[in-house]
Amino acid sequence: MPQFLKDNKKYYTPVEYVFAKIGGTYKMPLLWRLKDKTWRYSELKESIAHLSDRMLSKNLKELLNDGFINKEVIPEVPVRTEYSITEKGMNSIPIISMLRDYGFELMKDDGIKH
Amino acid sequence: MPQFLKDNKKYYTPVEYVFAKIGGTYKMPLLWRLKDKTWRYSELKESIAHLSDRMLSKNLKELLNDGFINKEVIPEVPVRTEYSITEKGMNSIPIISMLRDYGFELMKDDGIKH
DNA sequence: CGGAATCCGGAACGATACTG
DNA sequence: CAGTATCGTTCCGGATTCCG
Repeated sequence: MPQFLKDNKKYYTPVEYVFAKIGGTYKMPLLWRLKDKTWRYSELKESIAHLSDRMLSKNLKELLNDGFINKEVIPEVPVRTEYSITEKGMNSIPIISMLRDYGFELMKDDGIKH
Repeated sequence: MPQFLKDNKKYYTPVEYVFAKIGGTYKMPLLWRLKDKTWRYSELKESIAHLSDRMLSKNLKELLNDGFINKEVIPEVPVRTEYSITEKGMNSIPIISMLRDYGFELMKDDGIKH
């Protein structure tokens, strides 16, 4: 008894829908970086050390298809690709910010220094 | 190059730490239900139709160990078990509330009715 | 330089049966 | 009533290779 369907996938709660769109390990870190300026593919790659090409391109593509980011290919040699955030993407920033703050709070409670 | 370790697990961002504590499919729905009143195990089970005993007990145990909820066993026959939210758990409610609101917003953008 | 395609392992998750 | 044990499956993400 699903509450709603979207693209042949069942969702039971709105929170679940948020996770489907900007959840996972890398999407929020990517959006967080893109909120201030445009980034090149290689810059994003270097800024998240443990991130593989597979996961980076996969996550960028999904964020692009879901309207959270823009992609601009500049036909230089070699080619340059710039990623930027959309208005829809910017709407997610306060959410991520709140989750970050709450994360720091939980870490502090658990005696984790950062 | 992990940013920090906790219980032999690597975390790279505070958001990741939040997901480790109250992420997954069921923890937020459980906390959301417990915010208003105490619930019995069987009541929680019935209120989330697609939730198995295995996942319910597993998630309740983790929330208990992490201090988000309380458990009280009332030695009647048959035994009754009451779950309630802690102050630490209540701190997560505004986060969940914001995620819910944002989820409804995303759903509306995507033409999903609820 | 900026990806895509394929393969694969482990953890998460589900279904079912059983128990104090 | 409130779980636990066991087994099977799914899926996320890593490693590797290749391409315009």
